[in-house]
Amino acid sequence: MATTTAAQQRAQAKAEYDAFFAACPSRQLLDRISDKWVALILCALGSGGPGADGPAGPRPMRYSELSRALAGVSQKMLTQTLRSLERDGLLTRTVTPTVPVTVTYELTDLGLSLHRMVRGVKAWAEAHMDDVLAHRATSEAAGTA
Amino acid sequence: MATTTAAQQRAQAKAEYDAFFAACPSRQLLDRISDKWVALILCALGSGGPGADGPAGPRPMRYSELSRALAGVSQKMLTQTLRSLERDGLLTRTVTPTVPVTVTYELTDLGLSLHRMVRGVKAWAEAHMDDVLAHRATSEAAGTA
DNA sequence: GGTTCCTACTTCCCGTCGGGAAGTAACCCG
DNA sequence: CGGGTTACTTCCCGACGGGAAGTAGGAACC
Repeated sequence: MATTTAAQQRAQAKAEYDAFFAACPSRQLLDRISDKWVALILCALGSGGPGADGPAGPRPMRYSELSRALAGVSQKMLTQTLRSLERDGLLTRTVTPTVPVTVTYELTDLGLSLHRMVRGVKAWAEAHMDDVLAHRATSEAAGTA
Repeated sequence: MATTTAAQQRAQAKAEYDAFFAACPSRQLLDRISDKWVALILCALGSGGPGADGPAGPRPMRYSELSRALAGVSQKMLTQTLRSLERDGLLTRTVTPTVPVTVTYELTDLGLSLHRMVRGVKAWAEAHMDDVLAHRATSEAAGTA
């Protein structure tokens, strides 16, 4: 019998995804999810909008609601980012033909699993803001000499 | 005695950093660390280069070593990203005046703490690559109709 | 029946950012 | 004095993102 089946080869290939290689698809994926707006969208959808990071669970949000939550995002970027996240299966887009059409976005299980990672990064940024600001101040002072 | 000391006020202010606000400094910090090259540099320095994600500990790396590890990075971007990470106190830059000058970069404790977060995101990208590719394939097939 | 309003985009223009490649500084070797 | 090494820096240009205005399609008001 062959020592490597197709399934085994696939499993091995899967284990070999390495974002350090430029040509690896996981590099492109990392590039896509390493994005300010992606992080904020995931955080918003994954924790029930801004101001409720902790216990509030994930919930679907409307386009306009996301637009408000992610202060400063352009409509173009929001639409574009949401579409690419939908394409990658991280969230679902649902159009409800109400009076003015309503579009809701909701994280999939896959998106939810990434949300857990990204939330950590956002929390880190907020938690260590002071450390970073302090270091910038000292290094600027040192450079001023 | 006053019910709020200066330390308490600072702790409260710290708790109020919220990357959902456009003007919050943590938004800029999130933007900076939500970057492909930042993630890869942190992963490289935090886990002893590519191909050794797990047990291999953090270690200092030279500029040329990083350049090789992060396949596809331009020298300009590498220098620029390293400088901004240094400025933010995430890593240290050490110039050794050897024959050809040697520059080594090493994560600080702050950088190491972020590395733990970012490593999770990189690992997620590599682990869920198949799911994403599969979803892209099906959504493309659906859109072809 | 015309105007206004609503949501969720799409399009256009333009400034900024990133990639590629070539040039630079300092220093040793032959 | 030319060649080679490391670690950048500079220049050019194409691609990306922000801002603002335009679009569709129906309801509601006058």
